[in-house]
Amino acid sequence: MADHAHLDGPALTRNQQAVLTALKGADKPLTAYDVLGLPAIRKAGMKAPLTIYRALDKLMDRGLVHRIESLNAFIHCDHGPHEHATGFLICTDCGRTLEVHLEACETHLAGRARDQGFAVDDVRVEMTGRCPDCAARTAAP
Amino acid sequence: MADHAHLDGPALTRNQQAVLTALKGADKPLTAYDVLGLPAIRKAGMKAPLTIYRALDKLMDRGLVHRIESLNAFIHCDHGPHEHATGFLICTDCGRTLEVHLEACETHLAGRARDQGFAVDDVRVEMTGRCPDCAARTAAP
DNA sequence: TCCGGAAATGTTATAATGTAACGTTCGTGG
DNA sequence: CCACGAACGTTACATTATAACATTTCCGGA
Repeated sequence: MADHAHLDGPALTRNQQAVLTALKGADKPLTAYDVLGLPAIRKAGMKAPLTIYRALDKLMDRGLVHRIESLNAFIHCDHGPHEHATGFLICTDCGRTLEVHLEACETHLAGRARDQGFAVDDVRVEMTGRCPDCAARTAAP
Repeated sequence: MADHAHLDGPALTRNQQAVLTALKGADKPLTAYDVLGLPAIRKAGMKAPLTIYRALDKLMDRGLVHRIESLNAFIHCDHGPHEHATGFLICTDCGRTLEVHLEACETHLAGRARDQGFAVDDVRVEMTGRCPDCAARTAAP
């Protein structure tokens, strides 16, 4: 039994594994075409956009990858499967993106929705700004 | 002096006014190409995507229009200019989208960001689910 | 009034992102 | 073995967004 702590479906396919590895190796979210352009991906024999999108869809189904809507990009999720909503902190300088958990806030957000009679399925939060490194760099030139 | 309560820049141009009116008249968010396809827009002489995007950009600068990232679509903002973050409730059945204000929650969200050393510029929240009408329809068939 | 510059617009082409359709391959259980 | 479903390959195409550059409009000051 290998290192697939939170995988409960069948094993990842070769394409899925290749895409997941690519996202793990990146220091910021990658678009599908970014992934497609990676040497490791071409070596794995993947050469059409659809191949990438299919792998990404499966990985998202399992919660191993998240989509950042405002970037049209994808990021590896290094947390386990989460019940509560997650948010993303996107640095507009360097592009690096952090995932944050929103246990308490989700209750508040969903509460606001229910006030309107809305049955919420999914909550997405994306925040832009500057990461610690970039904030420091611009603050002290 | 006309009905431009919360406009503090120059008056809207003809194109901007046409696009804003189109979004006001829609019952759900419209993509740029949805707008481009509207008879009223063609009558106004707008016929290229760029024309629409330019008007949308200006309207967003003024806070009169919001972009819904997960739909690649745009919605009229009928609230005044807001300091606090806003969220959107997107019905996956009918597509109608409501705007909600997030005064209290923004503090919490931004707090989470600051915990990570992040300087937040903007907070975007999008929630999918079913609106009151569609929830009722599916609950009681 | 008239000029000059900034902002907005028009026009064409193209980039970037995402899917449809259809046939083939692969793995697995009967 | 073979039948079935999931994944994959391939081509073409749809949708969303922007680049580049010429032209027009608007408005303030000489």
